[in-house]
Amino acid sequence: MWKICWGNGVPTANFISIGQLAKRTGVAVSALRFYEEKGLLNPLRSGGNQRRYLRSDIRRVSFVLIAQKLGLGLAEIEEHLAGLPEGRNPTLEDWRKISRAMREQIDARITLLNRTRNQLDQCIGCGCLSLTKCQLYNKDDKLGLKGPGPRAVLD
Amino acid sequence: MWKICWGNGVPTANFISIGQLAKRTGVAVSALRFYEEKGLLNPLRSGGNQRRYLRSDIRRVSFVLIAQKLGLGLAEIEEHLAGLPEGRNPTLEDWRKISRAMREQIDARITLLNRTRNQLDQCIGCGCLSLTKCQLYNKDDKLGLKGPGPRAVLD
DNA sequence: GCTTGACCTCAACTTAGCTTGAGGTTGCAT
DNA sequence: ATGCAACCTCAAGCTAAGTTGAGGTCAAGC
Repeated sequence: MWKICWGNGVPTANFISIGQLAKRTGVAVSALRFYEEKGLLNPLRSGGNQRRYLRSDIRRVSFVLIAQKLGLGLAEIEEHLAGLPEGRNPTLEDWRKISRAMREQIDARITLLNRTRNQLDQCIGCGCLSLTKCQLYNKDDKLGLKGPGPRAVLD
Repeated sequence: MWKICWGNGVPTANFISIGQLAKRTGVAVSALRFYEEKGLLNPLRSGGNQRRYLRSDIRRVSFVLIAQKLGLGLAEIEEHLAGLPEGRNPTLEDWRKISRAMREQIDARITLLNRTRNQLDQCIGCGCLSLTKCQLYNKDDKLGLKGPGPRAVLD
């Protein structure tokens, strides 16, 4: 049986339990376990099989929340997080890099939203709210139909 | 057994079948039945229990598609549509009214998205991506927790 | 009158993002 | 050494927005 205190003397205080992570992020314990299942978190385990998180995981979870707020799905978020180093705390530059990539996605989303709204204005204004004429229904603007299940919001 | 041709002589041609509505809107037949279940459509029935839609339901479905694209859920969309008259074709003014109301929701959404993105920029820039300091986590900005189930995107 | 495609209902399944509950274990304080 | 909260796993359930399939009916052309 081993405890979470490695040879190089990393103090136990650097690790936090799932309950503490939950308190600091406002995310439910069950959700944190769910995120792990989805590959968003990779905590270590204590001798008794309890999850032990790095302090930087608080930031990681924060990032997940922000990204969700911006409309990204967990799978997309995981792709972004994959750019971060495993095990060690990410540097500021690491974070900047992935947030730059994300910014582009967000900008595209905002642009699309703006455009759609403007078209709505036009269509309602001119009374053409019908499929045959309305610009809103150009094929390249349609929602992607990738198999069953719910469609992505704001695709 | 009666057919859909009322005493006042409304021509049958004014009504369309579910298959035709599906073709004109690009929405699957199963989805149209689902929308009905959710109260978004209220078709009449033929003598043989088949759905008969008003021509204006094409526009109604178009509106649903646009609103979805703008990030609204079916329940929200239904609330908007509740402002339309039952049975008769809505006028242009009817449509303008509800789309104005919707525009406000959309604008709010875009504003929130923009603000969140800008805060992300700041937070990443200054390295403060942590719950205690970061503006992104002011309480009034948090996702609402209304019971179980998935949280609304961009709430 | 018969066939065929479009339609009907109802139940079960899908994905995303979780929560809830049952039944059992850990870890820390006294 | 004991008690209790916090932890563990695994299974089932929830909502949204639909799809898929089984088993049966309707309507229209030949």
